[in-house]
Amino acid sequence: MSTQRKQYPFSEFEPRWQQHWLEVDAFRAVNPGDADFDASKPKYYILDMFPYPSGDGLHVGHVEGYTATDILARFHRMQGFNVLHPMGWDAFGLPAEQYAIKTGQHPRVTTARNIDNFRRQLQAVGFSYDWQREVSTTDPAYFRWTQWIFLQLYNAWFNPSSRKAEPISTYTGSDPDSVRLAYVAEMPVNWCPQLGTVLANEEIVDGKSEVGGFPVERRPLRQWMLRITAFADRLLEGLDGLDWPEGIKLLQRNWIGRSEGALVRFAIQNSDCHVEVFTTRPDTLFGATYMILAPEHLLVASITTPDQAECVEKYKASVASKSDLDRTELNKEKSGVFTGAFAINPVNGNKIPVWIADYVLMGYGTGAIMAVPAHDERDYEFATKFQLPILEVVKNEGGTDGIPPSASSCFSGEGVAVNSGFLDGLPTAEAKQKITAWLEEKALGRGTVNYKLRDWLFSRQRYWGEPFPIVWESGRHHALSNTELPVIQPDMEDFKPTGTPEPPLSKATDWLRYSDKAQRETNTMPQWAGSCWYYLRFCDATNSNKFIGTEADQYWMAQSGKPGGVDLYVGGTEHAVLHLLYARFWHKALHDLGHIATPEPFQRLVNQGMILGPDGQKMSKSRGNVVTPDSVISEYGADSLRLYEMFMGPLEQMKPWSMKGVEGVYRFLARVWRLAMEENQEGQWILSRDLAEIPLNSQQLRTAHATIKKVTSDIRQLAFNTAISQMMVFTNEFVNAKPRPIESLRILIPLLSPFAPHLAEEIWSRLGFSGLASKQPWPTHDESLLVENEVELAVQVNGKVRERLVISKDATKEEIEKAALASEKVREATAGQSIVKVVVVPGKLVNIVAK
RNA sequence: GCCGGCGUGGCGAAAUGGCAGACGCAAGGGACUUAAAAUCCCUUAUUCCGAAAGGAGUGUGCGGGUUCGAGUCCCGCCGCCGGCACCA
Repeated sequence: MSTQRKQYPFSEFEPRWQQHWLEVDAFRAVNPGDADFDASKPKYYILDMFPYPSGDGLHVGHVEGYTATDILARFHRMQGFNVLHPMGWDAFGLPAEQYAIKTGQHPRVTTARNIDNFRRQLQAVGFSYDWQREVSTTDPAYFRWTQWIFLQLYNAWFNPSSRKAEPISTYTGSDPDSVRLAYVAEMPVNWCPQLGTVLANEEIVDGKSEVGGFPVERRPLRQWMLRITAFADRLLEGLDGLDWPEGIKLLQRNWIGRSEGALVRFAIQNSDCHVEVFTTRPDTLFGATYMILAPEHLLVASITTPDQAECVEKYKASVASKSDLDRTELNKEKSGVFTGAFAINPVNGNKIPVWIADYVLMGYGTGAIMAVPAHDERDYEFATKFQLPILEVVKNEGGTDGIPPSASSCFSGEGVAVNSGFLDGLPTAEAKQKITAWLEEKALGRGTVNYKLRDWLFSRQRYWGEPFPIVWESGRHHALSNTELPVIQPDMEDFKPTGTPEPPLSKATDWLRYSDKAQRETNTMPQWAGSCWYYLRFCDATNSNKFIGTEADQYWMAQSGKPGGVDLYVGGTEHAVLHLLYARFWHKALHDLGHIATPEPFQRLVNQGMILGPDGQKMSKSRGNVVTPDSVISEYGADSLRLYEMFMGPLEQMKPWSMKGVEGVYRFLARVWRLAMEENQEGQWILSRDLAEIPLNSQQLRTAHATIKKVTSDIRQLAFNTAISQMMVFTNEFVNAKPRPIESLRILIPLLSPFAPHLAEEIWSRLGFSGLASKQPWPTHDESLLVENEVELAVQVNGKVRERLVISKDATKEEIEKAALASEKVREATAGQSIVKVVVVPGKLVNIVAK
């Protein structure tokens, strides 16, 4: 193929137009206050998930989402919108640091190199980004504001009565450090003794280090945390106003994992201790026949009886040594030991044994449960194994689901309370209310809400990330002032781990020393930090006084009046939970504190599907099925790459790559080229001599206007594949027309321009039309040209097509019915039967029901 | 296990409850050419009847249902893909 003659000279004109667009700054987004700002234009903010600039370069998967947004950006510009379509780099991260450790090159150097490569590749696809707004999370001019936002969180708390983040100054309690949105806690980190380093969760596969496959331990370390849990309800409620795929909303809801229930206090027999449990089924309290604490629970040591001490210690040790892998994979079988202690069931005074078991997690609820084996699968399994009593307290009344009511197996659904004293006879929902009220009255418990969502562990023991704007003095943390930002990592030659859980920055002794008394924080922020707010920075990328100017925020984020500021956000599903949740959290906090106008960052979200290799497998180096954009561009051109990625199928769908498919769209583009151009004797491309200034005939007019209509509505629905099909239909219609109306190109080229912008510009300028094709107003269609005088209807008898009928478009239902019944074929098909009913759908078909 | 998503020709796919398979790929045939490439034209879901023109039937994972009419809506299965995974 590469030796073949090119069907149109894309390699000559594609780089030329890319250069031209850059030179004239063709896709600049205009901010309010700029000289050429036009307030009458509506704004449209369309955002890609910015890439991590890896050493491997751009992937065809990136190009898919980026092409979709590029088409929409170009389309909206042509429709008169002021379009913000920016690009940047999420450039902090592990690969750069690991590469630095291996080669001794500073991550700044390799990162800059990778960014240059990514930028070159993106420009070679012809994306219409406003490059003036390019940002990199690793740029001190950028991360100074990431650090500034961290300080906003540090200096704020969540006021439960206003349900908002507020300045810490409004907090009246005694210990502000206990309520800050950014706080310090002892939390377990992933420590790998063999590698002598702390690992990020992403570096752990199946409980072992990704590199080397060594076991990983959890080890407590002082960590920065962000209080995202305070926003759990707001993050949940905020989803309702967003135009996101329901599946993604559900994923976030499940991740937040809100559940309503009650806290119940159980006294421990012969002890001052009491244990609090969380349950979603307080109505089953009468059925609690034993209790379980997580092995790590603080009370375990104090309540364990001497004769049980040894086996409790043994069990705790065995649990502690279990890797994450063991915990998930080997825990199918229930295990646990008796502590020797008994608790008192507050509702009936029964003495119930207290066990420890690792199926109870310290991290959820209170780390302790009341076990109701008759109505909980796990408790049932445990009770059966250890022969603990099972008491039925909920009757499965209806039996509608086919499960027979039974006391010998577990029933976890809702029903009617039995064996439950004053709850007897109440349906589950009422029983819950009554028992909760009873507990509250007796001060034995209260209704409460629990979440699966944990606070965000925000520090990393890494070099290549944002340093915290924090210093430590006599064991206390202090925020640096805004004027001390940015805090830049020291230049180090040795990025290697310290061999202890201390971060690499602890080795930079000069940098570490802030003053005689104070030392800098040596942790850095996780990679998520920079991506939590980059969409705000794009609105006002060069502002050196604020992270985003008020006017820019008002215009780009708030003008549409919807909760979310970004009009469309496109990216892969891999960010469905974490990135999108973290960004929403920061956004809400910044909103509460009065820094930005909107309550949500992203109004509409679309996930592009993964592109698989030609073999239908996920693309990977080891499989050798990776297709690179560069190779496609050099053989078929950027327009073919763009067009193929959009023609493959629906954007959201997973689909395999096919080079033959690329050739198909390449042939289509060549046909478009030949609508305008032909080769002369010398083999040069000249304007086609078939072109003429003649009007379109009625058939051509109909096709042209149908194409305008379909392409326009398909782009709006992100149905790019069918928009392209329609342009193929158009081209097939005109390619053989001789003479060929020049007008056909005046219509087609603007429509094609968002998809294949280089070819569009080239043809447009060769035809001598003025301006850039990408700056033309979007064509509009005339509905009246679409209607045909005569329409063909299908005539069905009992749902089967028997005849076709050509009839005037204005024919009445009665006329159509009459004509259909008059048909010979219909008479044959209905012979010997009586006609029961005739359904006429004007413009479509007639269905005759006969018996 | 739980929660999502998806099952349509040889392949990628299309189809506001209204003629299933648009558009493209692949395949086959033809035109042009000394030849090849490129280009252009035709055929192409499947079974049966027919020499042919043409005709009849069957088809959207499987089984039911609603409807004049179902790829599309409802119920129950099967399969594939993705996410979560003892969350009390």
